[in-house]
Amino acid sequence: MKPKKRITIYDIAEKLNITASSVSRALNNSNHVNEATKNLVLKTAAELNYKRNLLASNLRMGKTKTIGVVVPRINQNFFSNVIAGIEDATYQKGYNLIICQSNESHSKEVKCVNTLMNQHVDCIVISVSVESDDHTHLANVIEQGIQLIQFDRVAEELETLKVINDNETASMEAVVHLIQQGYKRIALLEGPQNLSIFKQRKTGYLNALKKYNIPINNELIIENAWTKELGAAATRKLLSLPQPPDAIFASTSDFSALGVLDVAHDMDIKVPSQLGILGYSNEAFTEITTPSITTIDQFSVHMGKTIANLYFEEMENKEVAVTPKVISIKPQLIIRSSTLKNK
Amino acid sequence: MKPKKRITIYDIAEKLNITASSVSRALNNSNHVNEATKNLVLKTAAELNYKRNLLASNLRMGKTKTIGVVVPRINQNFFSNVIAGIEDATYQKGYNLIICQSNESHSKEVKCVNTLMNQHVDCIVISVSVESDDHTHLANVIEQGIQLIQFDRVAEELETLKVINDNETASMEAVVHLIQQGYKRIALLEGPQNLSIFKQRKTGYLNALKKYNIPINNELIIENAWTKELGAAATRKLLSLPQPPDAIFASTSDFSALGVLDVAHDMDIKVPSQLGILGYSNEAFTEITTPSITTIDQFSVHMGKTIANLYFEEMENKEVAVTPKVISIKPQLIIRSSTLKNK
DNA sequence: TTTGAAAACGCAATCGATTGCCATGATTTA
DNA sequence: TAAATCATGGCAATCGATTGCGTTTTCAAA
Repeated sequence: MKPKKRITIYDIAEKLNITASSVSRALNNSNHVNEATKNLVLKTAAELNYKRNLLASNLRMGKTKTIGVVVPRINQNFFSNVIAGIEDATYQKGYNLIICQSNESHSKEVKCVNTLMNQHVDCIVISVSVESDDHTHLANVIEQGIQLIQFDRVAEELETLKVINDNETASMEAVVHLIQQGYKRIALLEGPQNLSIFKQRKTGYLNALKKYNIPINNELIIENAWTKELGAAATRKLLSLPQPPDAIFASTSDFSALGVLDVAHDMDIKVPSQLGILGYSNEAFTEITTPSITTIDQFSVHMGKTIANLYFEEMENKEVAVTPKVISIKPQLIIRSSTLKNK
Repeated sequence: MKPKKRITIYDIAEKLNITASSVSRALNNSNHVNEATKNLVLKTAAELNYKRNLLASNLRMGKTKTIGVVVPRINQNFFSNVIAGIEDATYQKGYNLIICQSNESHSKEVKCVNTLMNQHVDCIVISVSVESDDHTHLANVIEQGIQLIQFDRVAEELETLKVINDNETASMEAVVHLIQQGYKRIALLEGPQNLSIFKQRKTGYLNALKKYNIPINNELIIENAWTKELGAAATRKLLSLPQPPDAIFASTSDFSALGVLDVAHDMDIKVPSQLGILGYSNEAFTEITTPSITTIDQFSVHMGKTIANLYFEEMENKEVAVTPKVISIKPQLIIRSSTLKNK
């Protein structure tokens, strides 16, 4: 559209017969302008419907009050909640959010990060994609002097601020819960092990078994079962074993757990009496299934707020690189029907 | 952090002993530079890890290749899907997205819109909040020469591009489906009538009844039942009537329908034989409940893509205001167990 | 060898806002 | 009354990239 001449500080200056300098000072509430002129400027600015050109301002100031967020998928419950949390906290400070999704693709992730750097965002918040093994693009961010916060899925070797869940403990507690409910052969559906979150969840599982002296059975550990379909397939495989499991911990996601439940229904296997099911993420639907699914809540909105606050406390207007720091949020086991064997 | 001197075209120019003009032209692939120097510039730019400063470029060019999106809630399925669709389509064209949530508050919506205008986004895409009755802020957008696209919840009196669902037809088809299943007393849970989408859904309901000569009974129409809790409360009220309904169309959302289902479970009312339930939106969970819930799919991701394409076809680089236009996407009735009375 | 046109590139202004430095006039202090 | 201090506000440079216009260089045609 015609970019219709917008009102600038020069227009205001001209109208009041002063210079743009004074207008700028007045608008920025500097104390180097007369109170009277300040009011006059504010009044005319309002009258003319003046809007500060942030492009010009940001160029001059070297900061944009903008935070870039890169997530694998915007429309995945966990991520959209984190984003909502970030938005909520940053909005109050007058910051804007630019949001990109990597679609779990490494190359798109790199492009997103580059775009955000071009945009001169003050900080990049990222949860890396599954494909990501190479993290030079993130190292690049730091090198360019842009703040970086990683969350949930993090590149561990990079020394940055990180906000994560205590996956290991949560996972361990979950498995302990299963053991205490009397389940003996507990299977694990695990996610891509190049992502630390999935590695940690596996460690938690192993630790729980160790603690209770339960032998580890590799037959019961299925790799890469992190969608509903893969979860279902894994379940079919598991249940056809000579000695099938009596509980399945879908450590990857609730979607995977849902796949498990579907197969159990199909095969007429009773949940939780014959098979216990435990998911991860506390997706809304886990409360609604029959039976409802025991899962782990990650406090996603809170996580978003934590990320934002971390930026404001540690990074905003800081001249030096921040000291790396990891904030770990302890997830909570939400016990529902799908694991209550001895109720 | 220290804004660590970034490489500019001047640095490249200096290194090659040419002027910034030539560098700029080379980087923009202008044909007013020697092929040799062009290659030289590109090579050194890569070596020095040059990144164009979009702030400066945008300021000069007067456009930002950025689209602002305002939705009531980022983490609501429908909206996050629409956003994902928009992102997908705009990303390919090198555009960025700035996303805000109004939290259903009019004042925050106004602030969001103002921020986006300050940011000089090329286009604002909005779905208005429930509270919105006053639309001067949107009129303002147009007046400032910024493109505006409304979707889903639209201010009808404003002449803009609009992408909506054909709520009326969808709603009518849904009710017809109920009638054909043999339901006689069909109740309606309606949303705030200041939003046209809810008005249209009501009209669809009324039209269906009219078509089949079913008397309209105001007792069976409950206002403002658009959350799970309100849906549950409305259901309790409806089911305690002397002549309770035998079907409930939760035209506001699937959440509302879920509330209905909960109450039915509590009161030991059989779904679908004693009570039919029909929702709206095709939230993921509707497939999972017992029984699964009949609902209406809005093709949300597709809607997002449509919005983006509309921008590129009708608005990008256009000098004149676009002629208003409404694109209506026909939602689809997804028939599931909760309404299959005579199966 | 001269002329002309095209190719290549430099100069300087521009997009708006910000800010250090300086000038003016007013007010205060000696 | 003179000198010092302070409050205001103007001037001009700056942030990087872009581009119209003008100048220089190159090369071919006359």
